[in-house]
Amino acid sequence: MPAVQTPTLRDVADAAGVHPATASRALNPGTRGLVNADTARRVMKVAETLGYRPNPIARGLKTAKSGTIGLVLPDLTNPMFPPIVRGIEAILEAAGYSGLIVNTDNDPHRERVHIETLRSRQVEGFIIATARLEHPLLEQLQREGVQMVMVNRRPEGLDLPSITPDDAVGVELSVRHLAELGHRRIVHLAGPDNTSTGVARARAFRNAVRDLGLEHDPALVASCSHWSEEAGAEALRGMLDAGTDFTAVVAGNDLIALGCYDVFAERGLQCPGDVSVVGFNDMPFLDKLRPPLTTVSVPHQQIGAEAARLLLEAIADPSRPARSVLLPLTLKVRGSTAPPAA
Amino acid sequence: MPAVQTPTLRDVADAAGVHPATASRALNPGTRGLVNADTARRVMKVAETLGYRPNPIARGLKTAKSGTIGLVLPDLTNPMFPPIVRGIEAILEAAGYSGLIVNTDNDPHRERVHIETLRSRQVEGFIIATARLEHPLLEQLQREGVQMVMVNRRPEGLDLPSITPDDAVGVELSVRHLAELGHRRIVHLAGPDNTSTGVARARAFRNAVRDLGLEHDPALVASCSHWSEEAGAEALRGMLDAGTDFTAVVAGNDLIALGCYDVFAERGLQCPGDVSVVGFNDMPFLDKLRPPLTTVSVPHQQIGAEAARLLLEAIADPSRPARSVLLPLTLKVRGSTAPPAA
DNA sequence: TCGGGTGCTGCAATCGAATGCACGCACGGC
DNA sequence: GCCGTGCGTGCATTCGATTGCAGCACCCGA
Repeated sequence: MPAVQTPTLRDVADAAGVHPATASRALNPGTRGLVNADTARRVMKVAETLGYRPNPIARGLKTAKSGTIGLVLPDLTNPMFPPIVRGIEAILEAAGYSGLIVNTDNDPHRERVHIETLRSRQVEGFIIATARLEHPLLEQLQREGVQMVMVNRRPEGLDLPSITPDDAVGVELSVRHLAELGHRRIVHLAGPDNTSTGVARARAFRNAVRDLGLEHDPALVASCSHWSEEAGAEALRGMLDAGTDFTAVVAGNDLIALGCYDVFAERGLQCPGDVSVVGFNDMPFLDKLRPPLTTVSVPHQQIGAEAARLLLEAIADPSRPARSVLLPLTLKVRGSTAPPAA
Repeated sequence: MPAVQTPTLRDVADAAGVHPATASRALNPGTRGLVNADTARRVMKVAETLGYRPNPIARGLKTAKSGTIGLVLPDLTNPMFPPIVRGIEAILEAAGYSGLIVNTDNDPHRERVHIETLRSRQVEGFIIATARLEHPLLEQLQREGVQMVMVNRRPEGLDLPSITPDDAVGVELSVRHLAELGHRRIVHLAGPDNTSTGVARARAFRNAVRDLGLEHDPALVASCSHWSEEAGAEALRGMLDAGTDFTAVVAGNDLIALGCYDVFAERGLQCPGDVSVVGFNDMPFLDKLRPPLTTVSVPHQQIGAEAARLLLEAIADPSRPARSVLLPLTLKVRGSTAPPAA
């Protein structure tokens, strides 16, 4: 059993012939100035050759910092999130932090429990992607001075830093694209109206329709109960069953748009011949669909990276005021949109 | 600044009128028997009302256990991994553990650095999904007594516990399905031949072809350089350019199959009219493709869960011998397979 | 020559929980 | 009535790194 114990600060200090305290100071860039330059060099060299790695647990105990961040997601298997996570981790990693991921499945109870657990693990802050409009838990955290950054969604009434796509611009790009193709009666299958994103996109839709002088008819807007294919399909079926007349659909997100594809197949509708569809998010493999889905492309990785940066800033200087970022979007025109049938 | 410090073991002990040591014992199921049942109850009640949460950092310092596991993945944005991760986290969570995820991008250097970092964070074990065939790093870890479980891939020559889909069965299901449809000349676009999965599936393909009495021609097998659409497309183009004659393709995985779709579009081939294709993995949204992809369905979440269970077992009892699990697979027949054109 | 810096290093306490050891007390047996 | 036994509890140390404070040596100016 060779099992070479990883060297501790003591070992380094002994090998360098100094006191552990001195070794500690020499090894930490912030305090290195306190020790003689030669000594510092010597300690660092010894640490290097011994392969010394500070034990973050011990350090965390004293400094009350864990070097970890909590990532609170609804569901990692939603293809929107992995790129965000990668963006986050890229930044955290460079700063010596790690991210702890939890999935809430949008269940407030699970969310509460998970956040509690993460707090007991001494995370230094949260990146949260689950904001419902009502969010007492977040308010409470904020009151307790917990650092957090919202991604992708934004709670109302709370002054929290957030990184979100510019929903209004995205929706407007979609509507304008359809209007330019000649569509006049456009449906919006909105996201759940208890999510900030759902409401924001629906509002943007109404504005765009008005600004572009298209027909605006409340019957052309429906809310889906979830951000899912099933909910999207259900909403579209309701619309068709009600006999609503339209030639294009702006879906709240890509999954809702995929639900529309299912309904088209059920009802024998051609896309884009009979109906055009635009999604939102540009999740992977949409170009492989038939037809390839026209959608709003969101820079997910960049969103994650910005969020991580913001959080690290906030941790470094908690007094700095909250800042929010809206990221610009682009429309990816593919095969699911075409001029309406004459 | 109310900022109520979270209570420590001391606070609980004081409030309960006992020594911290007693409180510690009362609160830990393992040592609870050492203290008077009444005292234990009282301490637990006090802990409850104070909202006491043991600080895992402090505990970890003393016990050299961190309650964390390292998850080493090639790339979280590969849709295969999120379900695995969820399966893992479900089990870890129940056991009070958390998972720390890192992405290696299949870069041995990044992998080494990440594993090093995770070790310094005192993870108690690893779940690793990046096994190349050659894997000196894993050997070294094993020698050092680090607990680990492989998922989805399996290194050769190392006696490590692993959870993998039963590749041989999956490939055989695919080949048999095609054979039953009447295909005789079937191509295999294998995964990279430096991955255990790539080799295993290729071997299974050759066996299945032999067992079913189909034509076996070395020209019908090609290895892709990566598990990606581009590599799949490239391999198929090579096959077509060489003038090889075939009516069906068994792809090493779904992405490779998607690459085939791209080539079909380029070359004006109909699927499944001219060529049938079978994928492997059943990643999300394949049913939305045109045609929907026939593929081998892999229980990813279950793979993750099993891996986590195995690792926790190994941590609890390191002397237990390594155990590996092959999970059964099923074929999801969709629209990309049909009898060959007469 | 002596006082006051200054620069560097060591000492010791600390973070929060776990744990080996020892002590105290009650009780039972003789 | 005394001693042994054992249960329950407290004391003190430990994990590894950080940090306030003290001390030492040396230098400079007065």
